[in-house]
Amino acid sequence: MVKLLPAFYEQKDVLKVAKQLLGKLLVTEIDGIRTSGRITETEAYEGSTDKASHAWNNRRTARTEIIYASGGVAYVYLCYGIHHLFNVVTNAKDVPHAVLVRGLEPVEGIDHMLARCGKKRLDTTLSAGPGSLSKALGITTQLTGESLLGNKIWIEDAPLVKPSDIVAGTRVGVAYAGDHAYWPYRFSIRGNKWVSKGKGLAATGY
DNA sequence: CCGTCGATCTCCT
DNA sequence: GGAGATCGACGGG
Repeated sequence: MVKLLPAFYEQKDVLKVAKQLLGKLLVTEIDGIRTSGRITETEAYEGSTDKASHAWNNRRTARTEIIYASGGVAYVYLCYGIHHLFNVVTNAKDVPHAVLVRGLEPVEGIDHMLARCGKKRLDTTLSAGPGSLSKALGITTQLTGESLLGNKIWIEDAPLVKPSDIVAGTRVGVAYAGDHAYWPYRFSIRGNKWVSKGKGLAATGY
């Protein structure tokens, strides 16, 4: 019921925010339709010092400019020309940190979510995976730059997931980032079936 | 169950 | 021109 506030999003430690977002309720209200789900999986992107981040080396483009905003806005971008991926912008203005939401357990408006995805049965393909959950919640690039304190998309508070129930791993699909691809910046709720099937890189002995 | 492939936008070379 | 923070369809085992 209570929306997360700027103080939450403006925290300096993006890893902490990524872990604290687990269990929270991501809500959209698009064209009068409210849909929501519990966040089950996140990935932290640590801005200018993270080769996997779109803002690596302080790179700025029209698309990524919004990552440099103060925490508490949406960064939605088109991946592979098809999928809309939703990120939470964090930290202070000009510190381009963000958290990618990769998995969601459906809570409200499940019939509407199924309709948006052209599905008849509820299963994990509805919202386990960053592209899938965006489609289910009606999130598109039109929402990029949208405040998370507004009335289109926001996140509601919920109890923290216990550290012992959080699984850390490597991020998915970022092999191009070299050694940074091995950073344990992916977090999920232990044993939750609404976590994406994507596999990070195997840990190495380095 | 698994591997392959196409979709087709943004950014980089 | 090529690759990417992905997904679903399709074919083979």
